[in-house]
Amino acid sequence: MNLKHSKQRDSIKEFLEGRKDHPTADMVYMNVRKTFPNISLGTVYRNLTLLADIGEIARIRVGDGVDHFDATTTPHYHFICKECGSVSDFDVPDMISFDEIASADFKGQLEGHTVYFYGKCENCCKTVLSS
Amino acid sequence: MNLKHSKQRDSIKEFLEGRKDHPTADMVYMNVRKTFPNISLGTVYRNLTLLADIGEIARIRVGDGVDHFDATTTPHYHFICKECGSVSDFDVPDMISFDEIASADFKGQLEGHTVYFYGKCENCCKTVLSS
DNA sequence: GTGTTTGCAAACAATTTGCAGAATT
DNA sequence: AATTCTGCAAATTGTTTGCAAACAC
Repeated sequence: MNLKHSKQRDSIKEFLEGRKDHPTADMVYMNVRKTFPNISLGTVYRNLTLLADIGEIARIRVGDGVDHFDATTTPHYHFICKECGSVSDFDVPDMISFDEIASADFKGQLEGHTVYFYGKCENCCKTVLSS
Repeated sequence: MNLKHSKQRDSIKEFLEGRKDHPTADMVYMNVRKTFPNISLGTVYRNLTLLADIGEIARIRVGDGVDHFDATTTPHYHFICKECGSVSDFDVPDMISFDEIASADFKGQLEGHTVYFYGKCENCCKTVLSS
């Protein structure tokens, strides 16, 4: 089960690295298709799953029913706009002790946590008067 | 768009209220079928969505691709076992100031947050030696 | 050459929806 | 009587998989 090189996979990872908006498989497909017009959605899914499995990218499940992907694998939090559905990074200072506080009297084994902040993003706040 | 009474809906809500394990639509279906053998999965989905929309139950998206439902609508956190997939309530003391700390210099509008703790549940920790 | 990766299409799983009839008000 | 709700089946959406050919090592 050794990895072999593939231009398609490179292109997918490269695309993700150039974005900070956590694209879905479909967005990746749409964009990588500009470079590889014949790439199939199946290949995109396979590679996203593969890259996520080996830890080169992160799969984030925001709760909108679609998987999003992120080239940044270091732990950080996300903000989801209820209006436009956009997913952005959300910086929270001093949140590291979270697990320790929480696991105080937990009888299982706590491995980590995921936090999603939600509300209305900066852009959607501006656009209140339109429509 | 006025609500009308329905035995099926009552039964669904009643079932949820008697559980603390956050069942999926399918689990609800399986169980409510004991009382209403002819109920359809579509009806279960429709009522779960309706109840969630009017705020009588909560839909929780754990990230396993299946929606879970909870009769407890007051905000609380959840723990997801990576081993068996079970979803349980997770009590964390003093976590209220979370949003305020976080929203310090956020330019959008923060409405709330969701936290999922994950790891191995008490039960799965015990069962290490079997298999 | 062996084994991985691809494109394509078919398969899948979870959920939603259209419709005619049944139930509630 | 008017309207909502139900059961059923078909449709949709997001994702996975089987296969033969193409590609990487």
